[in-house]
Parts: sequence; C-alpha cells; structure tokens
Amino acid sequence: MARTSTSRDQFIDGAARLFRQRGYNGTGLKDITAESGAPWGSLYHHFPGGKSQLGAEAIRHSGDGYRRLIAKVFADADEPTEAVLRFFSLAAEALEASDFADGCPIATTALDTASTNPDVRDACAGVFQDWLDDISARLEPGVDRQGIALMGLAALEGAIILSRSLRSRQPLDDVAAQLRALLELRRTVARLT
Amino acid sequence: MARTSTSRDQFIDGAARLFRQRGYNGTGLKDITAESGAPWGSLYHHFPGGKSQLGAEAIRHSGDGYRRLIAKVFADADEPTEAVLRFFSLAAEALEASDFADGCPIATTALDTASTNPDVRDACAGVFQDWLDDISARLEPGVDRQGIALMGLAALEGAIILSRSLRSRQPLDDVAAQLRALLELRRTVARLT
DNA sequence: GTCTATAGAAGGATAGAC
DNA sequence: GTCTATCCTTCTATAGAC
Repeated sequence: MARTSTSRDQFIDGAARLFRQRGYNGTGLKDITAESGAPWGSLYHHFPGGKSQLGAEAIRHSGDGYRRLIAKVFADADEPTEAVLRFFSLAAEALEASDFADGCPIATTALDTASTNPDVRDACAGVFQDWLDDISARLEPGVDRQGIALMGLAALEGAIILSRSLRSRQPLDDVAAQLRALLELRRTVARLT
Repeated sequence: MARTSTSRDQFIDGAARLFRQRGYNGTGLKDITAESGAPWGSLYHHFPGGKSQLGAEAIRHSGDGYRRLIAKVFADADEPTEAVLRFFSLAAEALEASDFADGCPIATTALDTASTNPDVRDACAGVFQDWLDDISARLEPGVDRQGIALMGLAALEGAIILSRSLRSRQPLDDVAAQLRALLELRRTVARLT
C-alpha cells in the first residue's frame, strides 16, 4: 500500500493549505484543483466520499504534520516550558509571513463543520486530542500535565483568532507572556512544596 | 433614526443566530430569510451592500449583546475574578443546551472572513477590541488588567473551539480551573509585594 | 487515472411592478 | 417596503469516453 499516485497527495496538500486560510465552507473543490495542480478528473476517483472525505483526510494530514512539529519543538527546547511558548512565536511568524492568512490549520474548519459535518468535525476532534496527548506526554512529570497542555492549546487557539482578526501579532505575544507567568508561578509554587 | 421597520432587525437577528452556529460562509441569504421570517423582497432594500453589510451589522449586533452581558456578569459577581470565570460556565451551558451548536457568536465568522472579507473582518475585530476594553476596565486596578483580560478572552475562545469540536464541556471547565489558578496565584503574589 | 461535458442545486444579486 | 421573477455564477457530483 502507500506509494500510489501522487495526485491523491496533491489534492490533500492543496486542500489542507486552503482550509487553513479560508476554512472548509470557504473552499471549493475547483479551488483545490487549481491550488494543487491535481487533475479534476480524478478527484472522485481518489475520494469517492466527495468533499467530506477529502476534508477529513486533509485535516488529518495537517494534524500529522503538526504532530511532527510538536515533537521537533520539544526536542529542540531546553525545557518543556520554553517549547510551549515557542508555539506562540512560530504562530506569530507564520501569520506575519502570510499577511495573517496562515493561522491554525484545524480551527477554522473545526468551527465551520462543528454543527454541520460530523465526518470532518470528528477528524478535527481527533487531531486536537492527539495534540493534547502529545504535548502533555512531553511536559515534566509531577505537575498537572493535562491541564497545562489544555491551557496552552486553548490560549494559543484563542490568541490566533484575535491576532488574525486584529491583524497584529500582539495578542499572540501578550498571551504568551501571560502563559509564561503562569508556568513560572507554578514552578515556583511546586518548588516550595 | 432608529425606530423604523422591524424587518430590518429580523434580518440582523436571524443572521446573527446562524452565523454563530454555521459561520459566515456556511450561511446563505436564503437561510437567513427562512430563519428570521423577514421578507426576502426587502433584504437589498435594507442592506444595499448585500451579504457583507448584513454580516458586519449582525456581528456588531452580537457584539453589543455580549457587551451588555459582560456588564451584567461583572455587576452580579462578588469580585472580578469570579466574573471572568463565570463566562466559562455560561459558555458551557449554552453549548450543552444547543447540542454544541451555540459557541462564540463572533469567532466562527471571524475566522471565515479573516482573509477574504475586510468589512466583516473589521467588524469582528472591533467587537473583540470592545470586549477586551470592557473586561479590562472592570478588573481590579493595580494589576495587569489588559493582560488578564486578553488571556481570559483567548483562553475562553480556544476552550470553546475545543469543546465544540470534542462535544464536551470538559475543555471549558478545565481551562477555567487553570485560569482560576493563574488568577489566584497572581493575587497571592501581589499580596506579598 | 484522467479527460470533457454536464446535470442539478444553491449561491448572491438585480429589475420592475405594486 | 415588499413581492415575484429571473439572471448569472458557483457549487458538488455524476456520466461516459479514453
């Protein structure tokens, strides 16, 4: 299995890029063929389930890519706390480099489909859950790892919304500063007990 | 000015409800007339700017409604910290009561339109900024009010995404618990200095 | 696997009567 | 202010040849 046509991957890749910028409902199948260069004639050959199937696969593809990024950021960081904060600067850089178009690859589609498309919604939910598990597994043992992972991801997602809407990296930077204060306070408290 | 036809308000009200659940791109003008009961024939009479104009006005309408809620929640709370946390339980209740359809009335549309519709995007940005100003103005003086308001709103928005996607109020509850820890730690530190 | 053509529905928007 | 009819575009999806 695996190594078959490359056009299938092109569809997924192009869909993932467009869903990130315009969301699921804002992206047409024609847009995806244009963006990806993949042949329109084979779309329903590769994805008999139509847009929903392609959407779910594209979301899982984006999710997997970011799981690799999570692994790398934690591996490169001196300590887990720095890794958590690093995601905020990476998100800010991606936003600035794209004129505030490249936000979270999941969030826009997650909200778009939350109440209308169970297949795509479940794919988004699976990605979020994977990310939470990945992050908490990499935090220091002893403290509330799940709680910190959840708080970090929620704060990041919310900050991305605000930064995209306000077209400024400041929300991301300021929320990161707040989170840093929380994490350092926690560490201080933990050290005293 | 002001008190003219009621159908104009119906459009705005119906649009605001649908944008909250399905986003801007997921809501058609036909859907809005059906939802609101307002006459299709007068849509472009009231909104010559079309869907974008209606969208921007609906977002501002939702924003104003929540500004009143912010005022009420802070007025009813014993202390500002409790008010901040109250928004998380209110959001969780709204989600559960609507089968996880009623999330933030702005966020879905904000992401939908961030890179494609400047008018609606700016309306969303204005609402977010108003909320931040309202919240920080109601926090205790002395501490980093803007920072706390921003962190609270970002964490709330992110938690709503996760709760909608995972169809569980747990992210909202758990993020609120994390935020409570942050606020109490800050207060403790402030008391010691 | 890919092509062209097209169906069939839904999208936003407009015209002109009342 | 509201009605009805309609235009044009775009959308997802399918059919059938190659």
